[in-house]
This record gives sequence, structure tokens and C-alpha cells, in this order.
Amino acid sequence: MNPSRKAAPARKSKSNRQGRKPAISRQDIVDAALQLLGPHRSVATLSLREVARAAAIAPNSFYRHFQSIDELAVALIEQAGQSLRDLIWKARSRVGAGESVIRASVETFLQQLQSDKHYLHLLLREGAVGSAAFKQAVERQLEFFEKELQTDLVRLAAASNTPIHNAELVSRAITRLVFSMGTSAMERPPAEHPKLIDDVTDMIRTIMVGTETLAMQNAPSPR
Amino acid sequence: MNPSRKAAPARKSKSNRQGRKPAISRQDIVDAALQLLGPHRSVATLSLREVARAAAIAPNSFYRHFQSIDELAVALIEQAGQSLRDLIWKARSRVGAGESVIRASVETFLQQLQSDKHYLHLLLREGAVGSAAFKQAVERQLEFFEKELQTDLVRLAAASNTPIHNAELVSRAITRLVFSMGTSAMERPPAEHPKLIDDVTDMIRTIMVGTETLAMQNAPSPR
DNA sequence: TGTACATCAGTGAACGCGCGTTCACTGATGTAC
DNA sequence: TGTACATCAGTGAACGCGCGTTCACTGATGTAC
Repeated sequence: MNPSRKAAPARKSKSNRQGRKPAISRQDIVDAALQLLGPHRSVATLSLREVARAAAIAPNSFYRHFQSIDELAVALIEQAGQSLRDLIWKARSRVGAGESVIRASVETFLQQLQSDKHYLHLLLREGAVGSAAFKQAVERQLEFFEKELQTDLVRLAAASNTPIHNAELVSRAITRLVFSMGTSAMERPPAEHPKLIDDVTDMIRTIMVGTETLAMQNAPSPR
Repeated sequence: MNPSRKAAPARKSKSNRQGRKPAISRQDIVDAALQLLGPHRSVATLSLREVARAAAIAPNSFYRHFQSIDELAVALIEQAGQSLRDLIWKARSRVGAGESVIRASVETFLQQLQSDKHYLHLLLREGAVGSAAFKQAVERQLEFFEKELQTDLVRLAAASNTPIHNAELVSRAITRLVFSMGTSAMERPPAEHPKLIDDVTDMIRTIMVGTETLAMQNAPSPR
């Protein structure tokens, strides 16, 4: 009836979308969900109504921001993974000469367990339950870690002139190991963490020594 | 009022308990729960009513056998762990001369993923969610595996005269690694399993080479 | 600047559902004599 | 062997609850002119 209404298909003058701004953002809801998730609470147990309550919105308002609880869960995982990778990256770049990169990374990783942020718990806990989309999101984050670690390993190997055998497998093994040990650490008192850091560091060193030995056996460079 | 009733405190003539036998056993309920749990279903999502339905009993009858769903979950985990350890033990003892114990164990482990029994999925998936009692049950099963593997490693090292550095840590690392990789394998098509077996075997071999190298460095026996 | 109007984020009420748990019961099984 | 009785595994009905989802709405924000 009103042609002017239909005749303006892609106006977008100042805001990229017509209409008012939301009073609450996706991120507000993500934050509310994070508050609910302590070290002993799994994403899978979050209900839509509970999250809405924590975000101080009506239950049905949730749908204005996410299609489903599942979509929120994926957002949580991605944010957790990104945040943790940033952290480890910073820790590594802070390592001075003579310090152990392995130990610094492991320490940073486990220190996060005791922090207020629940990101790490999230990643450690959620890998094997939940919807397909959800598990894939966790798996993707693990692969990011593996890739970054692999890059690091290759770089380190080149720098220190120690060879490396199958860097891809080694970085995968280390990543899995650290995450698995982290999951166990979550259940134990902080007093045991130093021992755990030593253990994990020792495990990783064993793998590193193994990969060097294998690499030298396969290509015993005389040089 | 009726003294004869109270005067027979510990009669136990033929049955160890007075009264009739149950028409259904704990094990029947455990089996019903196992049927419900496919490779993509977590114990935490089982409801009492659903299990009762699968076991063909009234919801409230469940309480005659278990105090709660949690108690059932722990029973499931323990049964799964025991069953899997039996299996690996048999596989190892079947290994002939010249065959690799590592590879045989890994193959058995991953073969179980494709079998009808859902035991392995259960153990792989449930470690990090659920109640405290539940997580402890899973952790306990992991430790059983670690201990048995450690015994094996020490025995093998003595037999083949190759030293081993920190057998406890090595067996823990290997156990964690295999379980973690198994969890990933669960999500992937069976066609990728052979590659996964190769990968895991390679990872373990790297660790074994590392531990030998370290042991020889620490105690470079001239003999 | 002022006015009329379109947009749409957030809402209150309501729905049907499956849940865990309780209650008083029933009736087959096993026991006492 | 027969009878009376105790046991208790399993039951049907009912409860209150929190859940996800829907509907038609309202009213502040932003836009057109």
C-alpha cells in the first residue's frame, strides 16, 4: 500500500541496520553465562531460562540474540579458546634467554586454573559432551593450539639446531597431554599444582628428547 | 507387639536376606542404561524415568536398586573400566614374539570404538563432567590403567634390557594420550582409524625412545 | 526544528512436557510351624 | 503336606517444578520529510 516503504530496499544511512540498538548485547549474555559456569559446572547444564535470569532479561528475549543455547555454547568455546591462546602466546614471548619455553607455557596454562576466569575450565571440560556443533567447536580450538605449537617447535628446532621428528604428531601429542593433565589438575587442590607442573614438564621433555633422538637416527647428519 | 517378629534378628536360613527375590536386578538396569548410551550420548543426560522405561519398570521402582541416578552412573563407569582392562590384558598376552606390544594394545583399544559395546565411549567421554563421585570414579579407572601399564613397562624394560626413565610419569603420559586420542577418534569415521592407530603408535614410540635416551644419559652404564 | 511513522528489542502470560520424588497399595514369594 | 503369615519388589496416581517455546503486545529509538 505504502510504496515509499517498499521502495527503500537498502537504505542504510547511519546505522547499518534500520531500527533501534539493542539494550543488551550478545556479549552481555555470554558474560552472564560465564558467571554461571564455575570450575565444576558444565555448559551442557545451562538452561536458557537460567542464562536469561543471569542476564536480567526475559526468557524469550534470549532468542533475539541466539538461535539456541547451542549457539551460545559455541560462542563461549570460541571466546575461551581465543583468550587462552592469546595468553600462552604472551607468556612465550616474555620468556628470556636461558628460561625454558616449555616450562613457561605449562606454568601459564596451569596458573589459569586458579584465576577467576573460567575460560580454561570450559575448554578442558567440554570436549566430549554436547551437540555435534559444540564438540566440533572444541576440537577446532584444540587444533589451533596444535598448529601454533607446531610452528613454535619448528622455529625452535631451527634456532637451536636440534632436529625434530614429525613435528605435527609431536605437537598434537603435547597438546593432548597438557589438556588431559589440566583436566585432572582441575579436580585437585592448588597445593598439588607445582608437582603437576613438574610432571607435565617432564613428560614434554621426554617427548622432545624422543623426537630428537628419532630425528638423528633417521638422518644422522655427519655435519 | 509380636515378639517372634523382633526376636529373629539374623536368621538367614537359605537366602541371606529374608523376603522374596527381586524380579529385576541391578545388572538389568545397568544393561538397560547401556543400551541407551550410544557413542554420542552422555551418562549425564540419562534421566531416571528414561532408564526405568528402558528397563521396563515403573519410575519409582528404580529406587529399590539404586539410591540415585548418580549411583547408577558410578556402577556404569566401574563396569566399563573393568571390562576394558580385561580386554587390553588379553590382547597383550596374545602378542607373539616379534609383534609390537604397543601397537597391539593401541589397536585393541581403538577396535573397541567400533564394537557394539559402549564401554569405551563411556570412559572416554565422561571424565570431566558430572558429580564429584562420578568424576572420581572415572579418575580411578584411569589410574588402574596407568598402574597396569607401569607394571608392564617395567617388566618389558627388564626383559629387553632397555632402561626406563621415570616409569610412573611415562605410563601416565601414555594413558592420557591414548584416551585423549581415542576421544577424538570417536568423532571421526572408521576409515580414519588406521591412520590414527599409526599416529598414536608413533607418539608412544617417541615417548619410549625419549625415556630410554634420558635413562641412558642419567645413568650411562659402561657395562 | 517538528511531526508522523516504521522498526524491532524486550515483555508478560500462557502452553504442554518430562522430570524427580512421595504415597499408600498389592500380591507373589518365601518362612514358620 | 498344609496353612497362616511376614516380607518387600514393583505399582499407579499424584505432586509441584523448571523447562523451551509461542503469541500478541508495547514503547523507546531512529528515520523521512
